[in-house]
Amino acid sequence: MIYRFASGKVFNADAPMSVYDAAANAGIISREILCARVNGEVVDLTHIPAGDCDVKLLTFADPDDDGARRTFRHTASHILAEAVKRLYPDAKLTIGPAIDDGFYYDFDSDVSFTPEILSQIEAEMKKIVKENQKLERFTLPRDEAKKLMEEKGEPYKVLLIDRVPEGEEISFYKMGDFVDLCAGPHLFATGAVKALKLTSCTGAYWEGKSENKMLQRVYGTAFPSKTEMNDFLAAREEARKRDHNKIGRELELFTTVDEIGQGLPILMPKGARIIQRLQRWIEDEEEKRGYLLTKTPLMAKRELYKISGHWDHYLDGMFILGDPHDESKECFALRPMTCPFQYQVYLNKKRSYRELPMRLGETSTLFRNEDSGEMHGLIRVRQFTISEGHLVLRPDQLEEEFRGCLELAKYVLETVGLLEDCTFRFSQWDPKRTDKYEGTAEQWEEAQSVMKKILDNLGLDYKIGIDEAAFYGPKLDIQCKNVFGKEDTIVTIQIDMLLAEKFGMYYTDRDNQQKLPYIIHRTSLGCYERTLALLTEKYAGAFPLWLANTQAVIIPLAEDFAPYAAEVTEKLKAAGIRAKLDDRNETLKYRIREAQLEKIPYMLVVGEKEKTDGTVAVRARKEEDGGVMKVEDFMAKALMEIATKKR
RNA sequence: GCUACUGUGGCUCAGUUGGCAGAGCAGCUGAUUCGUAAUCAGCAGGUCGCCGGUUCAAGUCCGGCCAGUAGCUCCA
Repeated sequence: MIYRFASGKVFNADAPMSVYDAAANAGIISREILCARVNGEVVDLTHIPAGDCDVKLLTFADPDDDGARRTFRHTASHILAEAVKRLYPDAKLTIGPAIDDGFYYDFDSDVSFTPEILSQIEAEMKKIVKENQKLERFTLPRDEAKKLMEEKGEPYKVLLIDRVPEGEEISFYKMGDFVDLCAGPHLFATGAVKALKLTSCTGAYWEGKSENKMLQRVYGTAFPSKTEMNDFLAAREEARKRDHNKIGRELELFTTVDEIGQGLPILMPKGARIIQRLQRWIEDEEEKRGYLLTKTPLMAKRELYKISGHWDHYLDGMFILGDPHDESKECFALRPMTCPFQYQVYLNKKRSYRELPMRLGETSTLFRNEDSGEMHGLIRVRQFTISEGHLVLRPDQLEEEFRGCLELAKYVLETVGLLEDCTFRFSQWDPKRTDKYEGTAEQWEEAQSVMKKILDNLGLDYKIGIDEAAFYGPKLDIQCKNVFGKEDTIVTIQIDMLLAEKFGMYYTDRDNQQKLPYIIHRTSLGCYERTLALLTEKYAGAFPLWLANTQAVIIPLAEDFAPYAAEVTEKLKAAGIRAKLDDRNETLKYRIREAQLEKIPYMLVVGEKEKTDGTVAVRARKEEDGGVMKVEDFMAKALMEIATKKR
């Protein structure tokens, strides 16, 4: 039997043996190897392959393969489960997978796991590590498996077994006295988990369905060494210091007021200006690309949303003005989307194929009545403004226009610096949930296959998201993570083959036939509040020069130099640089410190020498000592940075 | 909406078993005129998120509401 190792080594065994034994015989085993990928599947080192196989030995540190990291943390989740069962035998086990940077386990327990209890559980886990329990895999026929879990009083595990088809074998892992239903794979023994920490306990629904019971989810992380874990925890702390919800308030970009309400942030002068700069830039950029700017109403009568389908699919998400169920009276709703409003521009008169593509853009404020637990700083709010747009197209224009939308989105994300943090998601419908989606299966298949073709032709690296589509069509979502690692959509480009018909948006084609166009719904820089939030986190509040509110502060060393400082300030302002004079009666150190904390890009100190030479002593917020420069030279440098939107 | 936690001057936080609300920073006033992240002194600032309850007495205990945080569910 042949074991072909990824390293190139080939081991020929007389009889089948475990991956571990084969690797040991081949002389390539080491302590770092935690599990293996056999013919692509991650398995225990004790796994005995059925026949000739390709074997990749996996280590925790492997940069290209997280198989070992996940296995390691999955074992940690079993250690957690064993610890919980030791301390709280009545807690019911459910599931406990590894996640990107750790693991969790969901329990059904009457005792709520407070921070103190978590540290007791953590201490128990460390004992289990010290005991170095072996993890032993065994399988049972389905019925016996079910019986075992019933005996152990684990109703959730019984439910899980019920889903396995009749006649299949079910695997378990035993460590000490603890047995858990589990597909594996796992480590050899618990001793390898040298560093672990429980990070939080929250609620989570059984099976992820909000109609089900809420369980207690314990999150943790684990590493092969304390050093690695401490580095990870420190890096995470560091990232959280950039939380826009904290520094955005400190820097006075925004605030919230109880009386105004949840999800309704106040943009303060500094935040409002940055958003205005982004909006002006986007509107100009879109105009260059043939977009027509519109301004449409922020609310409409119920009848409009009935046509669009929002009334049926989105009623809970809308702010309604009036009684939605009293048909005898007028009822309005604040708009949750721009689509049906912007379509009216197209519908204004009869359209010819010659007018297509028609690209409509709008800096559009929307209102969505999110559930109270959904809000987060500026990332998820109830009123927000997006760089909205709809493109009405002939079918033959779809691919090119889609590409144009994507190019625009990539260009603006690249310019602000977020593209490198983005991933692409092809959001599709779920054929099983027809209640959520409009249109027929044929229409969806067509829209999705067209989109797939376009994305593949563009060579875009994307993931597929099932049941992530809009109710009227599939989307390409550009996703960006916040400092907590939570992903949100920053830009979306959607293909809609349904709404044009609902609104009767025909055009007269070359052959004088009335035809239905395709519509692309898209944003170029998404929601401005969200974008500001992500930029704040990206730059820790130190925005690129072209976005910064104050671009340079001029600090005279003492009163005598204030007139010269004022003169420099006026020169910079005249050149279009946002300069501010700080001639307060404070020490230089103090004013420098304040400017640093305000993240002002340039601090220009002027004293006797500078006054005599017509120069400024430049301090950049990052490099600190920028040397002494002629005022004109500094202006030229700054203006160049602004013009090129340097990051 | 659900689970858990949190709410004390603008900000960061003290406040023991219920017993007269405290500090630092910021602010104001004065002095200091300074070479790259906090000069010194004085002053002022709080119905302890809101409403109700227990108590001789509530920042502290109990209930409801509001808001915030993380996660779940939902979503740009």
